[in-house]
Amino acid sequence: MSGRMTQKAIAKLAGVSQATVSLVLNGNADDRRRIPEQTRERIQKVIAETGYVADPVARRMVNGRNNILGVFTYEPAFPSAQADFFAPFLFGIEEAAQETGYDLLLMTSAGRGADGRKQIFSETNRLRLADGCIVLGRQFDAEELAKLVRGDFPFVAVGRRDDAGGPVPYVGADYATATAKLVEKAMALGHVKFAYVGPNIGAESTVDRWTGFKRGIADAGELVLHDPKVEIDPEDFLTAIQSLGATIVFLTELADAIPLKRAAIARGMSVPGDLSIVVLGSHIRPGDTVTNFTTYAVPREEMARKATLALIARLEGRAELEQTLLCCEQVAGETLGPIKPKSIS
Amino acid sequence: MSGRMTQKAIAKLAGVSQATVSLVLNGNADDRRRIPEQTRERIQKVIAETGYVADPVARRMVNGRNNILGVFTYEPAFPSAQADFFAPFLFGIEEAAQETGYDLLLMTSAGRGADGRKQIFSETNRLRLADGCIVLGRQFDAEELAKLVRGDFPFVAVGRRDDAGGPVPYVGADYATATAKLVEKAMALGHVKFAYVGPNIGAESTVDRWTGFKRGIADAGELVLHDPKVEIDPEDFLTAIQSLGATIVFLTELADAIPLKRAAIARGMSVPGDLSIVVLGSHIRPGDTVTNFTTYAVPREEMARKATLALIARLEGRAELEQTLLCCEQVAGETLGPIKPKSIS
DNA sequence: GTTTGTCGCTTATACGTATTATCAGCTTAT
DNA sequence: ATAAGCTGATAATACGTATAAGCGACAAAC
Repeated sequence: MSGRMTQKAIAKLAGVSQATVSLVLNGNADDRRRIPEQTRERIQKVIAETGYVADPVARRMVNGRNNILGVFTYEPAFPSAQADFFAPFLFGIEEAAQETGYDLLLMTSAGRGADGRKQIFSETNRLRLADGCIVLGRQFDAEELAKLVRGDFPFVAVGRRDDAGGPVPYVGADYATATAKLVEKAMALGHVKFAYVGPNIGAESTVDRWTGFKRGIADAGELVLHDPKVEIDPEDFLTAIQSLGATIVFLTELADAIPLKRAAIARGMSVPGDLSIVVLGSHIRPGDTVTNFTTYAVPREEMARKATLALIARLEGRAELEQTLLCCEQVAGETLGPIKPKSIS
Repeated sequence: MSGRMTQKAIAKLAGVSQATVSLVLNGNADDRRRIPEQTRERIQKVIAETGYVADPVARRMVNGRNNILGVFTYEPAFPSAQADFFAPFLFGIEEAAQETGYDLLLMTSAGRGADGRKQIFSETNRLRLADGCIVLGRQFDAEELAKLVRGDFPFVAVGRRDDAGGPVPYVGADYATATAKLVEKAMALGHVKFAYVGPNIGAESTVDRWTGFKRGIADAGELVLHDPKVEIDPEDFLTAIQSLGATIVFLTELADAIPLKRAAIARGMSVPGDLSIVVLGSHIRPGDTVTNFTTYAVPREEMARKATLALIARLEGRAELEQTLLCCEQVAGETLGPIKPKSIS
């Protein structure tokens, strides 16, 4: 029992060759039929007694597969600040992996580049232990993504990604449509003058929100103020939109919406009576805030689940590169209301 | 560029042998000095151009190490019901792994035994891909644990575990002391007649709570009612303790404490005026409930962190088998108060 | 009595890397 | 002149498994 059990050791104990042990364990029906009951039982008995389990590493060397999915996150996945963002993704991945019999390799250690960011391609990269990988993160490295696209290592991104020298396989959320729908809802309630808080360039999800917003207001709406910052000064901002006559604010960050609403109420305004506030699917856990903001729910768990299944389908040759956008469910909330006739005056 | 890059391919491109490529990459100072600058540069150039990265599988075959820690949970780690239980552990593990340059292999798929439970030792077990493993779960399989102890695969349990044919390495929480402290606090406030809800056999943490409780009341307290069930009927239970004169209830489950308190208040009792309620470190996220129950905080993240570091120390030969208990911080809460003199009459 | 076939295995090889041993060609010491 | 040493590599091997190819013994077919 000293040292690790190998097929060779089993073979010696059972008085056969290593190959025979392997055949008993993995041979196809034909092979197995050629080994008589007696021998097979003798070998099985030794295996049971020693508790031998095939070394997955050696196995992987031979057949090139081992039912492991790599999970790479561009930001550390767990530290509490990020946890609420990543957790639903991980849940979805885990669920899909469990159903399909895959294990997960979390690349927590990944090497860092000159800029201090985690990077997929580094010297100590253990990604290739996995059969394929799922890539997550707010901000991807364009060059690395291009390298992945060029290479032959199967992967799927969670979240829509622009082409990177070729189409990127992904399962994302349809921010654009969800945002456009909110705009339409607002316009149906009489809103015309919109304010928008949040960047309109950068990550794809950011751009998609903006795109949907622009599409929504194209016909009859008007963007009177756009602040591309995050962490706005609520007081200054309120003053600005009041003077510009905006009746509704769209924000990409919940973190901006909360103080904004507080400041508005402090000024004696009612929400949504005097000002409607809409959050664009920021990552909110139900019950996190006192206010139920009008927004849409990004189906993060489902995205990750579908992405994982898509990757597996590809690994098993059952599907080609896939690009999917999932619908975001509208959350009515209590911060979007009809425009007040008098506030127009 | 077709197929995977190997050292052999690099060697061909650079006009050298595979061994030379390997030497350039990993050779010690002596070896490397024997390869002239020119050749080394030529090889490095090819490596850079092709983006070659050594196959961690093959590497592992040779040197038997690959900086991966297995994580095995006896219950599925993510499905929402379990998520709040496991998440802090995973956070702690991830944090420690990241600091030390290890990746994590989540054994989500692990085979199931005849009883449907996940099991470490199964045919498809990929644990050995890792250098060692961390074992988590409410209820361990005694036989598997014994097998682990017997075997030569390094592991650490999160949570105290009884001997299993030998000492089990663990980092756990000191439930006994924390519980005893709560009892002392209660007795200092005049409580004498205690009720206890929750099992006193089974998992180690359960036993430890009970042990601490018994130790606490040994001197001057009296256990007037013990209900080993979970999911008690609050009405029946309240009636029972009122007739028996208990002034305080210890519960192992938050899920039992909430309806109990509600029922008590519905009967016109005040908590903790007429009845004190103490929860024994159930897994509670601050803010999960309206009531701040008196309890103690199980340092789950820290347990997992320490367990991970202990495992790594063992892997790297820097430490021996370790058994550590961490203190639980007392949470004052608002459901433990002094006994009412009149309620004694 | 030679061929053909089947049974029950074993031998050999491949996977990609790390590492040790070896080797040819040349230089220096004796 | 010959041994010894150095330089710059290469060949060989091991890791544990899967699998194709092979092989001796015996039986059945022609």
